[in-house]
Amino acid sequence: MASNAMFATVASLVGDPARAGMLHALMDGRALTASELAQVGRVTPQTASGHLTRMAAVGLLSVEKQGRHRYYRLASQAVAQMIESIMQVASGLERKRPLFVGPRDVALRAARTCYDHLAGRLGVALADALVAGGYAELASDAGLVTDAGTQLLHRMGIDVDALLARRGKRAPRVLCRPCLDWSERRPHLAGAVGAAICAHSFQNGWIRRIPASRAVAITAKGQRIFREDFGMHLE
Amino acid sequence: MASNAMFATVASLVGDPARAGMLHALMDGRALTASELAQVGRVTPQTASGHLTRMAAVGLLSVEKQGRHRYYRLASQAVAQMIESIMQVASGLERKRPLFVGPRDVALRAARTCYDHLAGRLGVALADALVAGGYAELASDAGLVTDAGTQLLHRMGIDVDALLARRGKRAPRVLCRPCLDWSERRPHLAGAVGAAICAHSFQNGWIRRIPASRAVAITAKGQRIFREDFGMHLE
DNA sequence: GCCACGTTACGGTAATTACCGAAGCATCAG
DNA sequence: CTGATGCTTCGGTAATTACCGTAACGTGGC
Repeated sequence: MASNAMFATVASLVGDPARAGMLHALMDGRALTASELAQVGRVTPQTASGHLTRMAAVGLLSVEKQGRHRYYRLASQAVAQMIESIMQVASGLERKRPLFVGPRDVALRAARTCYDHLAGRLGVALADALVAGGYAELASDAGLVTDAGTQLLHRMGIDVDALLARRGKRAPRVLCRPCLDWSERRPHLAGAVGAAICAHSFQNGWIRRIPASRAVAITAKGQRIFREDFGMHLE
Repeated sequence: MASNAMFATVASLVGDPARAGMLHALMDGRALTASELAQVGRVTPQTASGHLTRMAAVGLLSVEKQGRHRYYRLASQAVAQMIESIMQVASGLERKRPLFVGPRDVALRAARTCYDHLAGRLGVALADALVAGGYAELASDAGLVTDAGTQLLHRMGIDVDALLARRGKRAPRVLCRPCLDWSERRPHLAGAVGAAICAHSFQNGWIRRIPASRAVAITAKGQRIFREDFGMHLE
């Protein structure tokens, strides 16, 4: 394996606390400026710039110049999935701390985005409701959307057939990916279907971002739709 | 997120070249002794001991004393999946090297284990054959085994219902996980079903391990079964 | 043109940490 | 018991690297 060197390089890049913080912040799928990332990484802009340059150089991040700002984002879904799997391991090993829950965490645990799909109690509740309603089946390995689920999504305005066609996939039954929620420790919906639902929820004003955070807020309209149409139980 | 510290800790542990090599070697799912791991990590036993102790302390590895040997193995499937996802990113970023293929690589690329399932050309061919025969469906997100596939596996001696019951899962249709092969860059079969097929293949002498390697060899019996029963094309 | 701002490049410093040699424990063979 | 093997602990050394201060560069606003 010639890839051993690159393997270690990638992991060691992720392994620095400042960079880890930046990557963590980018997990909501948005692009952030170098200054913003410096802040979340708790380092000065100079230091952050070096980190960002290195990560972009190896291809973990992609850059987009816009005026005098530079927007950095995760380079690919694969990177997001990698970070997610590391978080998975890390949170699994963290059984000891009193696990202090700060006020910022409260909003995050309630509802947030995970790269391109919904997570937190909202994400888990959505997955639970779809499973309970016979719209989806989820195992630890994989998941799928049933015919009833396809119809439900279609009624909501999400055309899964078009979705799959656009992705060039040929999946007779609509497959989706389960993703273990680090705060709820239960699976939520990821993959193409999860991303579509999340995007649709933003577009239709069911949810909106809470500024300067990965957390999202559920609008009144969203409350109603999630409850009545999806059959979700939101406390 | 209180887990940020542990996140960076885990990643930085994986990020050291010596430790990365060891983890890489453990990806076949077997347990190796400290000396063997020192060898693959290209460090002296003292150094390796330190690395192994640290990785075991945070829970990446589990240890098993046996006489005067100490067998280390990956602590969980989550760890294996994390390493896999990092390999995925690393190999994706490695588009530049002449990608030298050594003699050892040849065997690895032909057939190997990936923690608990089959990979390499063998793994990909198996996945292809199952898909082509209508026994399975695979997308990038997820996969599933069809009823025909369940019956096929049952004929081969793999009871997927019992398999799922043992794992405490309730998946009406048998779901499985696709796993992008780093050498073939196409998906092969992972998850519970993939692990079961792999274990069954060893037990029934269809394949056997090539000593001191993650590579596996296909026996004559295996050749026949893979070709005739699974409809695989092995060159 | 000028200044403000975001970002990057360059220097030196400080801290971390991987590494090995030597020595100490445990286990097994004789 | 004695010697050999596998592994770990302990020191000291060397290399890496994160960090920031200072300074320079580019862009946008005036």
